[in-house]
Amino acid sequence: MLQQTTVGTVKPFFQRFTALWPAIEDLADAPVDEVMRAWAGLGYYSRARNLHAAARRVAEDFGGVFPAAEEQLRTLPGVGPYTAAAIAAIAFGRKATPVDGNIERVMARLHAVETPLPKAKPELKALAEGLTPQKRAGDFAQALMDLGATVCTPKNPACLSCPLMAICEGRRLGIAGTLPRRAGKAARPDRQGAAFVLTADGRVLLRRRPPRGLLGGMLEVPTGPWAAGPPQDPEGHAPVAAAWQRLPVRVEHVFTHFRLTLDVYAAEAEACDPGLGLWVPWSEAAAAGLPSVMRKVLAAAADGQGDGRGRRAGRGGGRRGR
DNA sequence: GAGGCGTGGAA
DNA sequence: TTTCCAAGCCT
Repeated sequence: MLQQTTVGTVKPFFQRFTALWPAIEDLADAPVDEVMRAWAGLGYYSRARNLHAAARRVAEDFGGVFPAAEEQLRTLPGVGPYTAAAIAAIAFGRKATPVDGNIERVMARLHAVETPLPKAKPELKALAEGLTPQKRAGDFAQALMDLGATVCTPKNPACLSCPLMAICEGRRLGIAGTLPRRAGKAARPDRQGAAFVLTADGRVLLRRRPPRGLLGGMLEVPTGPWAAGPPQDPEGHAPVAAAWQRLPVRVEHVFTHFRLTLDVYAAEAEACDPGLGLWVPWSEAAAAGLPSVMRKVLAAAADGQGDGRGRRAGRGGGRRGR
């Protein structure tokens, strides 16, 4: 869960997960759709599928006993170099050196490494390995990560509070705050599309997305293609022909590699045709487990229905947690 | 090796 | 508002 995700964001998800599935066998026995539902809103959904698959592998191939060696941990789906080392060191007290973004930053500054990431990764890892003590490697790693998260921060590092100030090459050279250097990132393009909120008998039509790719395996409100420029023939991509009404709201959402703007169309069907997908009562849509972008669509539809009355003002449209 | 893959908080 | 980026992994 913590892969590319902050502790504050993860915390409630972690607590729900461990309450639902306290033991590895519980998670292994759970239907994958329920795991995806509990993950909804956390992002990077392949992690959920991988976590579930990893639980099954531990239950079946390792007799329910979690492996402790990095090499074996690496064979679990979703477990890469960082996670394998973190589990070995933190959970099992092995000598291992997990290197996350924090530790990369601390190492780059401490040793004034000016090589840009990701090329500098091997060097930064070697530097961290050289500092790893024989005992309590897990505590050492967590100490470095906490130092990076609270003192040696990406911007405006608090060097005056840093226990390593006296030996930090980056600080001595006056470049600590500019490290690590990074290769330039591609700009985030804009995409647009149309979402179709079809209701019938107090229910809303949802579909499950294909297991891989963007929002893989998650529920969605039906949408047309997401492409550059305004949607072409939006109603031609609607799940059914109907009296689609474009709502005076627009949903905006930022993904890892593009920015999305959705027009929202609404229509009322006469009956819940099961051939179209899942018909979920409005009151249960939140609990059904929707990615954030799809929750925004439903919130916008709920806002936009009310004849232009209601909260929302101007661009950006309705927004509401839940 | 480079790009796909969510979301939210902070500056 | 925009940018950065977080306990990365997979293809």
